[in-house]
Amino acid sequence: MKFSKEVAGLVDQIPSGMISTYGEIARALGDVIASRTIYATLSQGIDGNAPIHRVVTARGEAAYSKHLQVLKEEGVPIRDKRVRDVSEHLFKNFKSTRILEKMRKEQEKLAKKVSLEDGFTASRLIGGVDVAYDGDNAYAGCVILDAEEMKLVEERRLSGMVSFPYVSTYLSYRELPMIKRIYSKLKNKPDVLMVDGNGILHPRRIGIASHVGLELDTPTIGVAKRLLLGRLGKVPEKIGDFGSIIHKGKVIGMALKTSKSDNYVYVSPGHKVSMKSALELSKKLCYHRLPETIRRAHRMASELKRVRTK
DNA sequence: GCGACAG
DNA sequence: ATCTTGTCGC
Repeated sequence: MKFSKEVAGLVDQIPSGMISTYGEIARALGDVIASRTIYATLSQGIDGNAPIHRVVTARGEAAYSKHLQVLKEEGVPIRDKRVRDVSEHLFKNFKSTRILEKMRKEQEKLAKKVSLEDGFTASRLIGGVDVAYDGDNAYAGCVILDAEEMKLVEERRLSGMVSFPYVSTYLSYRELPMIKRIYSKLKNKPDVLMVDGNGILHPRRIGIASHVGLELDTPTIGVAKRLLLGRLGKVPEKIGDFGSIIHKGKVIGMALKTSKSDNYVYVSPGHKVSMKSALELSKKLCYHRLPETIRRAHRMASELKRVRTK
């Protein structure tokens, strides 16, 4: 399954004289949230001769003025450098595998299996994973630390290709394959693994950290640098303070102040870890803005990318 | 202009 | 995430 092929297959269905929008293509795949990803995918170019000029924004704007000229020749009315009436010529009857809908259903099914109880006996070996990118090339870094002595126990790095793009709330479908591969290389499996991204702080309560935890059947914690959803309850004042992230009346994560700025770190349980433990372990490892595990994994991934890119 | 959604 | 020089602040 290559995402861009999936998109090309949809664009190919738009007949001459008709148009579609980034949002409509995303809807055809099963979630309008992917509209910006569709825009990015088409901008980067897709294999084949799909008529990408027939895909415009919801307001009728084309990526290139050249595209408007072609649309005009195909009989689509243009005015003020825009498609005059988007809905009038909008093609909607896509035949689609609805891949995002399938993924969402899978997430909903998996979310029921997430455990928010501590499922570890020791919490000495803490892991961190992160992935850097150069187009479809991925570079993963993984580090295992002894949290008692703050000593490095193991480091792994791995490069590979990814076939699925970044789509907000579907991040695990991009990164999980690489994370599984690098985890399998570890000689020292961590008591708890920290993942760059959210755990249950997710619309379906199954962010990448939860998905990874279920897939590897291991305790995980999600640590994100930006808030995906929800609102902050009490504002953290001092370093070490934290405030709840509330969504639909539930506490689904914690905003932890780890530096002088208001760039909180958003911590949430992934799988087999309680909210309390997720927060405590994250705090314990924060000598800088990010927990040391995530910080080092991030540096490893970036460094691997740097040497491989040159 | 509003709203804004991890990596 | 990535694109990216010098600049600001601790």
